[in-house]
Amino acid sequence: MPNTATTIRKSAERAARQELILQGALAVFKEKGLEGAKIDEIARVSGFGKATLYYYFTSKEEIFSALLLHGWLTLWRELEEIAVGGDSPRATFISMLKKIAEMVNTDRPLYEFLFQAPQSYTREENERSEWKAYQNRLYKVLMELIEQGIKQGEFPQMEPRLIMKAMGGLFHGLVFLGKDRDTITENEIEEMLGSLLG
Amino acid sequence: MPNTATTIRKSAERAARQELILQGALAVFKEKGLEGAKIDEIARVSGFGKATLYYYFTSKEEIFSALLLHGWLTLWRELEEIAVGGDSPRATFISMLKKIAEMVNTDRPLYEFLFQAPQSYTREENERSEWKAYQNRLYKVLMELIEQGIKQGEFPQMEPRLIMKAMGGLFHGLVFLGKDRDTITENEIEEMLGSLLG
DNA sequence: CTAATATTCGACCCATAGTTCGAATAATCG
DNA sequence: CGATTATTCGAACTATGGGTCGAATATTAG
Repeated sequence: MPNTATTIRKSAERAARQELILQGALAVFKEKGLEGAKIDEIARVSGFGKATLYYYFTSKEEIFSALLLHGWLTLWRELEEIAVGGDSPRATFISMLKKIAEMVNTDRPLYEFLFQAPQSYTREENERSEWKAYQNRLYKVLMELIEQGIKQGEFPQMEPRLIMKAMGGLFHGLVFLGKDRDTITENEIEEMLGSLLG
Repeated sequence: MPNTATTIRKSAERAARQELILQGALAVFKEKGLEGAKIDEIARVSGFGKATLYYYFTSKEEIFSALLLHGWLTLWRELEEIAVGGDSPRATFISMLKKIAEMVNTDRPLYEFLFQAPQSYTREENERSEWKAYQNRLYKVLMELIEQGIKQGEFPQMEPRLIMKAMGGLFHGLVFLGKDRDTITENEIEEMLGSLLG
């Protein structure tokens, strides 16, 4: 019969070790890209034996997914508050993007991975993976804000999807483009978005 | 002693076969991504035996580079005319982006590959590859147009690099973002760019 | 302490995929 | 027509890297 307190501690330790592995994995993914990341190197960087990784995760794919899920979940929790805050569509929309930029600045490698990896990897397999749900949820919320904003005259009278593309691209460019990873200020984002929205 | 006319024809045939291979390679790269593209499949799709590919190219890497060089070269030749046209910085800038969008609409798979592949693959090796030079040249020209435009009051008085990021992102979003690959009209691009530039 | 369980890990396994070989066929030359 | 050269290609080679095994060690239970 297992001791209860011990069980809890063990489970916490297990989670902590998974964290360490994910941390190492992120470093390698960031450095070498997705396919370029070798399990052996992830093991080396995280400080575990290769087989130990398979004691905590069932596959490389799972490590990848766990990383994305962790990131999207964290991001979503922050954004959810803003989304239900009850401000006007436009104000909410801008607040959300500013919040994302703020998050990016706190952990650039993670979010760079989050926003770049999917497109270079999105094959059928992870089409249904868990993290994708959060990504879709975010997309949907932003899209709805645009649609409502248009109705209320806060956004230009254009095809919502076009606005979404424009804003998404603009935001992505401001935050991620360029070799120089200088942190972008919230003011700059607001200014740019504002001028595009008229 | 080889016959001259025959030599010329043979060389043309050789080039034509290389074209066929590149065409097949593009189809596979587009479908399966870069690392997901297998030499065997490229061979099958282009209609040659696997070893024949190695008769025309020395490696998978070279096929990849040849494809990018071909694309960037084609694009650059079209853009060069506009760049030296002598219009005002802002007009030239917008014309160039519109031209790129026009090119994209004529061969979407190629340009999607051109604009997406590098970031998911850019490792040290192809940092110095030939196609990269054309990409850099384009970047440089656009950047100079922005700087000149700012001086002449045609662009907002902001950090040039920031404008570049914003415009690049916006453009990329309009042209490439979204599952729906509906062709974007030149008008829509001009309208968006215009509103961002004030 | 001893048995049972949890954790760790390097060595191995093996499927995949890039690359090369050698032979067969086609085209060109003299 | 031979002889030489160009082209084609499947089979074989090989390196890589994801995943597994079995033994060793640490931890917990009783």
